[in-house]
Amino acid sequence: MATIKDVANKANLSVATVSRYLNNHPYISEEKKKRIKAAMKELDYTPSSIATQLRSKKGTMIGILVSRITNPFFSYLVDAIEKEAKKNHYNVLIMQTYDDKKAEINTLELLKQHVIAGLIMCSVEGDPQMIASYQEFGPIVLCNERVSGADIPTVVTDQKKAVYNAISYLATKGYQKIAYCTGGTLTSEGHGRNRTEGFEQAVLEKNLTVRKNWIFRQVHTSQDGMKVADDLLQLPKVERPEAIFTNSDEVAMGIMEQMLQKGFQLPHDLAIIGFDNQPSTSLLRVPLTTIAQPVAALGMESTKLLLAKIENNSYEVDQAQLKLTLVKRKSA
Amino acid sequence: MATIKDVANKANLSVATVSRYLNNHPYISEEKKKRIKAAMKELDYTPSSIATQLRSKKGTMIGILVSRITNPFFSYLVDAIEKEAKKNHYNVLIMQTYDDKKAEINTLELLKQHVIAGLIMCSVEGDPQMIASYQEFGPIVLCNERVSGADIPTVVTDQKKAVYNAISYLATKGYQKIAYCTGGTLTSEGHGRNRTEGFEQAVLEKNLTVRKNWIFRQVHTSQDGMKVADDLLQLPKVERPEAIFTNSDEVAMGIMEQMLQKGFQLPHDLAIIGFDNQPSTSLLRVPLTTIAQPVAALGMESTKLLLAKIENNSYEVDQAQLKLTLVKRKSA
DNA sequence: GTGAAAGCGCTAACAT
DNA sequence: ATGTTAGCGCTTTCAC
Repeated sequence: MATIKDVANKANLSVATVSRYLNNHPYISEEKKKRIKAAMKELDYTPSSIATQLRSKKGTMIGILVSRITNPFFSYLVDAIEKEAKKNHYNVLIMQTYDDKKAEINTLELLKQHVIAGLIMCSVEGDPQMIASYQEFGPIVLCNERVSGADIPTVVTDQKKAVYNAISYLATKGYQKIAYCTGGTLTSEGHGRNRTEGFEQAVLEKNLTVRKNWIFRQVHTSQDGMKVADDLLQLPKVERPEAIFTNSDEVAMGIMEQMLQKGFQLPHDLAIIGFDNQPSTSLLRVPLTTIAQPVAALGMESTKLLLAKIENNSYEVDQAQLKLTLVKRKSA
Repeated sequence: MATIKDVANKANLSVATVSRYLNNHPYISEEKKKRIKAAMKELDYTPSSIATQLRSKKGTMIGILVSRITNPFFSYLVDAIEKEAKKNHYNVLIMQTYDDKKAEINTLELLKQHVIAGLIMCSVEGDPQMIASYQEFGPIVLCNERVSGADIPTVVTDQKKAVYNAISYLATKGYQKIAYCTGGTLTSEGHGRNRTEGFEQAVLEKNLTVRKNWIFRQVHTSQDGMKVADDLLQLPKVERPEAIFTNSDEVAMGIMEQMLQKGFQLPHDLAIIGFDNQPSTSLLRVPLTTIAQPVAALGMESTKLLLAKIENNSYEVDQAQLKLTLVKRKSA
């Protein structure tokens, strides 16, 4: 591999001049520019990003942390982030936590190790304080996650309002008995909590009925959804809800599959609302009513914010882009 | 940020000893190990990955190139690769081409710039020779892609056989008139070509009927699929095929959606076979018969092969893991 | 405008 | 077993 030194030799110039050329410094005579360009072409020279970073202390890579990339919400997020990052000449390092705190810490350590110049966290497991402390090593932006008790820049939507609207919609449609699924524990932080607040508010205002055994916690996968359906069907007919709000399309699809399997009619026997508007939810046997998140905007705004921080600029997140919408289809 | 020098000073040792400790060299007295460990903890020291890489010439990051991460096939691939890479203490840089040659070259350049130590290409656009030439800067592995005219390590499945089996299955079921979708141009290289060979072989052997206007090229999205359905429905009833083989579930879903929309019965009016076995294809209004690819194994084997090359070991790909299977459901 | 030279943080001979 | 030293490829004063 050719180095800057080789280029300098071939062009009969000092490495300093070549370096200046590389960084388009002003005041290099046109004639030498040509010589440098020629030498570079001839040697097929490319600067070593590693060396540049060591010397200049400027990274060229940002990290993105998700729980699992196979979740379409996250893959669309990564897509948006990668596009915006590339546009600004940053590369993207991807890390998955699989809900494991250790993996999250490993990712934060990459900041300390100068592997990444900044980090977008689309998933948060650990203690906010501890996460915040890593900002010493590079900017961190929380994307679609919020924490309390620590000061970390955040890009979020109003999930409380969205769920409130969804539940109100159910009420309008005449559904009175509502079941609820959450990925969290119901009391924990994060968007789980926000959604639950929206749910509770709607239940109160619209005078809806909820029972303890209509509340499901820690459900994430379609497997979990099928389990939820089973649990519901265990109940005597009169004690079953008329509708269920789920925290993800996957869960909704699991419930739906199980119900249809057992011969029930949807939404007649159970109305279902999903969350995410994943591709193909429109193609299900019973097209799914679901809440669409502004994924592309979330990714884009997060990236813009992070890059601004890396480059010591300020950036105001455009909240207008960050609206959730209820996509009304057959299932509710 | 503390450096190795700071640690050495604090521990009253030379940087060399500390460096040895970092690389668990043999023969360091236990007593000094303690001192070093203590100093590191006190200073909250983490080695700079950048400096290590510059000096040791050993990268710690591999690149993975896909056309679009939002395609579930690729996100599952990335998932598998990330897991296997992490297990071996490599990080994963992700790049999307969006079918753009330029983006592919940019990715290859990362190899030259020492940003990545190796590259897994799950998508190939450019000239094989040109791609192969980048192997000078680091190993490249083709995952689920094959090229001719250049020598690049490859991890692939037998797509020809899988398609042959799928078409034969259609024949067995009594379908005689078969339409065909490909993402390529029909004559181009890659798995498109292999699948087409399987298709052609089955058509010949089983004496099936194919017409020119039942062949669709360059179809990729569900949008394209809907267009295919429209084209088919333009045809007089007697000139329509009884079944269609598609190159992806997305295309299959597009066709399905459009057909159902227009009031047709599936598979009665048209049998459909997809490709990929994407999650949720089992949950469609008409559950999709499709070919499942061994995604996890593809990712894992590719990664093992690449890492072996990076570390100058040899690795024999386990072909037994790389079998395609026809998942039989309702649509065909 | 251009060059000489000092390092960025680390590793790896070569000594001892 | 441990220290000394010379760089890895690049950027950036400081001279001229």
